[in-house]
Amino acid sequence: MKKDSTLPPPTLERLARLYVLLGKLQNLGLQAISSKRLSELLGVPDHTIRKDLSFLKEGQGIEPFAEKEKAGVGKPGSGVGRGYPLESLRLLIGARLGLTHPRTACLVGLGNLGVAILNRRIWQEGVYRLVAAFDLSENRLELLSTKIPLYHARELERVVRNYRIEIGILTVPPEAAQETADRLVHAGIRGIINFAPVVLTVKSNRVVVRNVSLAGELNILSAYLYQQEEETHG
Amino acid sequence: MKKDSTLPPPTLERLARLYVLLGKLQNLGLQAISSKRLSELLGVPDHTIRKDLSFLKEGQGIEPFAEKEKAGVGKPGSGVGRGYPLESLRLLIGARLGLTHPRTACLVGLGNLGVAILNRRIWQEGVYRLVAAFDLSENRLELLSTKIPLYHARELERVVRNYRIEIGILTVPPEAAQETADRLVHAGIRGIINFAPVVLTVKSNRVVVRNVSLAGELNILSAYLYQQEEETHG
DNA sequence: CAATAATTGTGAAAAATTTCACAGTAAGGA
DNA sequence: TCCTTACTGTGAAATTTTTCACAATTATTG
Ligand SMILES: NC(=O)c1ccc[n+]([C@@H]2O[C@H](COP(=O)([O-])OP(=O)(O)OC[C@H]3O[C@@H](n4cnc5c(N)ncnc54)[C@H](O)[C@@H]3O)[C@@H](O)[C@H]2O)c1
Ligand SMILES: NC(=O)c1ccc[n+]([C@@H]2O[C@H](COP(=O)([O-])OP(=O)(O)OC[C@H]3O[C@@H](n4cnc5c(N)ncnc54)[C@H](O)[C@@H]3O)[C@@H](O)[C@H]2O)c1
Repeated sequence: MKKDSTLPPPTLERLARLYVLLGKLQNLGLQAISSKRLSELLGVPDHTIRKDLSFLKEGQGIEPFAEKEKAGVGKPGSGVGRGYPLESLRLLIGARLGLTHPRTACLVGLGNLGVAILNRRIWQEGVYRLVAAFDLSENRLELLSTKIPLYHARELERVVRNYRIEIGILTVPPEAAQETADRLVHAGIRGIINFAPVVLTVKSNRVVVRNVSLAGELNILSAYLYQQEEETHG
Repeated sequence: MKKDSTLPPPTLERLARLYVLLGKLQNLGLQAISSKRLSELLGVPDHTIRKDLSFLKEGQGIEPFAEKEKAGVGKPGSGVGRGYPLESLRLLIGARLGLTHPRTACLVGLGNLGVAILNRRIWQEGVYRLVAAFDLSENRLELLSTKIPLYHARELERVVRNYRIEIGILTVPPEAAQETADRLVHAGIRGIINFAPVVLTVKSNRVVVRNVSLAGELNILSAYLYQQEEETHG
């Protein structure tokens, strides 16, 4: 009963980002692209990209479809139109990562960061549906003009349950982050993207948490810079 | 001439985040903590944490200090005060990652997101010095009240060079991101944290780029949720 | 003071991931 | 038609990273 549908985490994360890139390249009018070019754009070696892409083939059909197994994802050979066809590659990745049916999301905390996220174009693209945004301040709620439905934070549980919201984006002050996360989890959220500089404790191992930490990024960046410095000066 | 100062990237990134967590625990008044507890807080297995921490010992002193090599980073045994002493552990990690001397940073783009970052408490803590923030809009610059020095974007190169700014945080609209990155690199920046939904092309392999991508995070989260769903339903 | 309990540190084994190297493929000339 | 060129796809090797298992350590309890 071994589920072979799970991708290696590094592959999953690279594909998720590749998916974003492919969308942008399509908007540029491109038709196909080589692993070499993707490698330059993504900063990932080309053979790693090809290997990642090789995971897409596995569960493509239903089962032992037998005949003409050969069809790869990309087109070998030189000249135009060779490489990976943008559209079908994007479709395949989307299917493999479950990015085909839209997910519902909500945003909690409409301060500067929250509003920045509210304004993102991504909500107009149809893949992610921002169906609610919450804040504690009535004032704030009245001032904002947006098509996204706004609610007072006291409505959180009710709205999350009602709309079966899957993903919560947390942009509240650090003091309020843990409590808000608890409420989201309690209301049945399935994933949280946490922007607050706090280490969330989420008991349920069903809930996926991703942290976006400026301090973390700064430290990682600094550490890489430091290693560079060490190499150079000795 | 093998440089053994480079940490495995996963270890480096975990230590960088652990460093942030340790600061918070210290503020809570804690003195020491076990790898087991850290494991719960960080979502990383305890043996991985111990292994990561074991890298700290290597270059601790100057060189072959010989005598009493034994001293580990943490204190074994049960009872209070056992585990890793917060303060010294944090110091050690800081030293190993080069987080001891302050780094200079600048922020480009003072829209909603930029202002959110401008307001972060991290700039008051002394480890990172936000020495300049830029925007194109004179109006915007006049309206903002902050202790951080604000400049018009045309001053970018001059200011970055003058203050030898090491890290640039990019919060401009997507259309302006590549150009701004080019200017930062040209002015001698060493690292970029890019918040714009754009794939930056940076020729110099000296410059470290970290992308913070909401779309990427959403896709990764969705893909994990999808894998969960597959497991469950079969 | 001896036994207990909780904890670190680490070499070695296992597992995961990346890299390699090259056979196979097809477009676009020559 | 036959090279040449620029690709993909992949099994196997190499490398990296994680996991394991347990000896060593020490506060605390009985
Ligand atoms: N990770 C990053 O890159 C990053 C960048 C900037 C800011 N941040 C963090 O994001 C958070 C928001 O930053 P900001 O500048 O927008 O802050 P802000 O103070 O401007 O906004 C916070 C908003 O949350 C609302 N709020 C407070 N408690 C609430 C609750 N319990 N429920 C719902 N809403 C509540 C407030 O009314 C306010 O509108 C902070 O925690 C900040 O540290 C993270
Ligand atoms: N990664 C994330 O999590 C995340 C979240 C929210 C927003 N974003 C992105 O961050 C960026 C900023 O978002 P925002 O809501 O603050 O946008 P915004 O439009 O409110 O602000 C952009 C600011 O940049 C300034 N600007 C424009 N061109 C510039 C230039 N060449 N040099 C200097 N300044 C310039 C504008 O005057 C404006 O003040 C956008 O690209 C947005 O997509 C990312």
